Amino acid sequence: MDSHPDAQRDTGSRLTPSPGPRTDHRSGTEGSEPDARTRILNAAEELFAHAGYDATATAGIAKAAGVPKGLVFHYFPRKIDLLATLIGERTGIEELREDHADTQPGDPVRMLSRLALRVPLHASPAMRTILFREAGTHRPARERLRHLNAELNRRARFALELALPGSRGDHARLEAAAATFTAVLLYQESLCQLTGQHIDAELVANLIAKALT
Amino acid sequence: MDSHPDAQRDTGSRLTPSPGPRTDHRSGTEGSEPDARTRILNAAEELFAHAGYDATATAGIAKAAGVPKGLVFHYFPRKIDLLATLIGERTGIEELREDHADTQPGDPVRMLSRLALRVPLHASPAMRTILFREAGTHRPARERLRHLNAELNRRARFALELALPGSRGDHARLEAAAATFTAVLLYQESLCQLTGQHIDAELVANLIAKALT
Amino acid sequence: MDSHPDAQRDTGSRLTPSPGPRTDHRSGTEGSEPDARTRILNAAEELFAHAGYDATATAGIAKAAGVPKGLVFHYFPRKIDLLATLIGERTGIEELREDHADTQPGDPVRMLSRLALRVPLHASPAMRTILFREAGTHRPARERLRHLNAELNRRARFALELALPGSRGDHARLEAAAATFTAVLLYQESLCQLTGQHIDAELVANLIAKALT
Amino acid sequence: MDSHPDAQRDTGSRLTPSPGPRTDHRSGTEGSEPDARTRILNAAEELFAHAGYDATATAGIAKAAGVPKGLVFHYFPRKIDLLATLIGERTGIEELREDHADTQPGDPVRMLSRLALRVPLHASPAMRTILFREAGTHRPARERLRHLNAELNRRARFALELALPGSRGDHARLEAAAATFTAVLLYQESLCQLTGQHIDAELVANLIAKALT
DNA sequence: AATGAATGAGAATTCATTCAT
DNA sequence: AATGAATGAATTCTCATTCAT
Repeated sequence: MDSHPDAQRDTGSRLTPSPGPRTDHRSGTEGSEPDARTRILNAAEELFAHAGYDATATAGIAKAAGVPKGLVFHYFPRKIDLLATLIGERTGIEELREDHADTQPGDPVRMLSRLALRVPLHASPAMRTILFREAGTHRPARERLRHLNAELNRRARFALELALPGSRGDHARLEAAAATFTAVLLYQESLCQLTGQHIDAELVANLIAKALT
Repeated sequence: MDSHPDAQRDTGSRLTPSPGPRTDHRSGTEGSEPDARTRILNAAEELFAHAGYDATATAGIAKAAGVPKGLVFHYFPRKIDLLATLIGERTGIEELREDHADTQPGDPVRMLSRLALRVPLHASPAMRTILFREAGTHRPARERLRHLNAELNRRARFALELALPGSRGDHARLEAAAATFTAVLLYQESLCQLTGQHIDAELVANLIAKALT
Repeated sequence: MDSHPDAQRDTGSRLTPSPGPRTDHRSGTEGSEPDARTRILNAAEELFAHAGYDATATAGIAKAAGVPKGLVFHYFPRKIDLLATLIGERTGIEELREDHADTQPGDPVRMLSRLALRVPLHASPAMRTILFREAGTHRPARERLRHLNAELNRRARFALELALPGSRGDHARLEAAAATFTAVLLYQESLCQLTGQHIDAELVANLIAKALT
Repeated sequence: MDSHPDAQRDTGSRLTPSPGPRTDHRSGTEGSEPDARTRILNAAEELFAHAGYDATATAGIAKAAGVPKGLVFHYFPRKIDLLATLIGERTGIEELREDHADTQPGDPVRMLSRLALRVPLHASPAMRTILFREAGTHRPARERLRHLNAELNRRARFALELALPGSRGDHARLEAAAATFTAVLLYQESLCQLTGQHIDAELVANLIAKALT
């Protein structure tokens, strides 16, 4: 009836990983050419990451994707839908599961390290760049980032709380420690990209754990 | 043939605080209307911060500044000059002076705290937003940010080194600690703006000092 | 090579009522859903009447009709065919029959009144709106309107001539009277729609008859 | 401060003749080339009249006016502003003055004739075409037309009332007579254009007056 | 017959920038 | 220095139409 495949004009917040159809971004099954829609998203991802959303022309996206200009509109009636779709489909945030079977009470370092190694954000470096850059001006990006921050923070706090049951030190310190670790995880990449400054999350985990013990 | 007031076509990097003529941004000395050039910069600052450089039209800046469109180009022949000038004039970075008269060996917490209280970046919140957002795509912003990061890092490391002369723990840990504190200082504001997450730098200073002792 | 159902590429003038297949517009015989072609025409009729032919997108018609976009082109290869078909099928003009059995010599008022009550145009209000609006720019509509005007005029003149055999007054006056009555009948609806002005055709019939007697 | 010369985004209803600056449409004083804005309006008037508002491209207007495309936007930020401005500036409706010095009680024919000769609409044939065509879909045109109809009607009624003080016949008949005459005046031109049918307003005035006496 | 992806010409609008005054 | 008309390239978006399935 209505033809627009995507066009979920609700640019709003669809922040759950959206277990929808196309989880296999970047391709049609294996090595073959991905379909047009995927190619468009791939191109948009790359160009947005490189020059920013506003400085990227849809014509450029079409060209990079190897499709006619009109097809971009066919799938994404408004340019902003491209951004919204990228964020909706390519920045999956892994929620904290309730079964903490792998909990290691007393070993905060290991828990933080594990968090550092597996930041619960399923997104390419390009998507991360986009997420951070556009968060300042685009609602969907901001909400996604907010969500991610909350999740990271919850996990860091959880790790520290479990690890330090005695609540040594007041609550505020634990909060600050969790927030710090979260910030490091969040901005590590961005910082490195922008300033060349590298941070070893492993070591930071160590420091923070030590500070609280 | 050309004698534009600004027009330092060298969009390049003029990263020193440039204690030149107009240090009194928002000028006009007291409460009166600032001059046209200043009003234009003020407007640009606000609009760039709000919507980003690319999404801001020069016509919009002129309107917000209450000046005719042509005047913007009179002062800033190219749009990018606006950004360059803002960064050049309104993101002064205070270099580390060599006289460490106020050094307090043995009291890292206090030194870090002081750093946190007086981040050596003389810039309005709007300018910081601009600096971070445009760093990804605009050279001058990136270099400025890089410089700021370096300065913060140097100070943090300096504080920690002075404070912990015995070099307790290896160099890498100290590096990580300094980088972490730097990151917190750098992104604190941005983080709060984007996610609402607040970090208490005092407490972080405390934690980090404790971790290293 | 081609066998489109309609596609009478002769956008030209098929101005006879075309007692062809589908006289039962809005068909489906009774209350059930009309077939796709009819739904498309219904949608086109409504949208053309509301926003005008040029401002109506075929995609919008498809959507309003609840059919896929491609189907519209299946039935009506070119957009203009929609308009031509509507005019051809939905603006039947009832020709003056030659048997004037119901003639009432001497009673012009009654004859004009009857004409007013049964304007020989079988068309919905929407179709009339379309007919008038597009007559200015689309040949088929113009010819249809011209035809309708001619028919109305012929009837009015006929009524007045029959009624006033003595040709009281010159021919020009009778012409003017007929034309006036025709104009009132033609534009009555349009006038009301555009300006809210209502005209009572009965009374006009009366006036005109009186003026000529 | 704001640059757009026109741009009275209030597409709304500015239905008074707007005794503003440019009453001398079509030119800069005498025979010389009119200024750009006027040329654009002239071109728009002609093209809108010929093909309709929707079917006319702004690029075509620019070309016909001999100005670059961008200049059209400079004066009329949105295409609809062209239509609104044309209607606002080029369809002056002459209000009925209160001094009826020239009143001729007892001579309805002459008063109606005079009305026919000097329809109180200062508009070119092209503007009239536009006014009627777009009234169905564009508010400003509709309101203008409504206004014109009201004015014409008021005058016709006034003429008939003054002329026939005895109120011979009931009020409804007089209403119908006025409305009929109004309709003839209004649509005369349109009718002729669309169907070739010509109406002699003089004769109609005669008929109507006679009918009421 | 039915469907919706694909296509590309062109529409309106945007906007940085130039320039005469 | 100040102004706003002028310019035209580029951008987003629209849409009729085609076509493979």
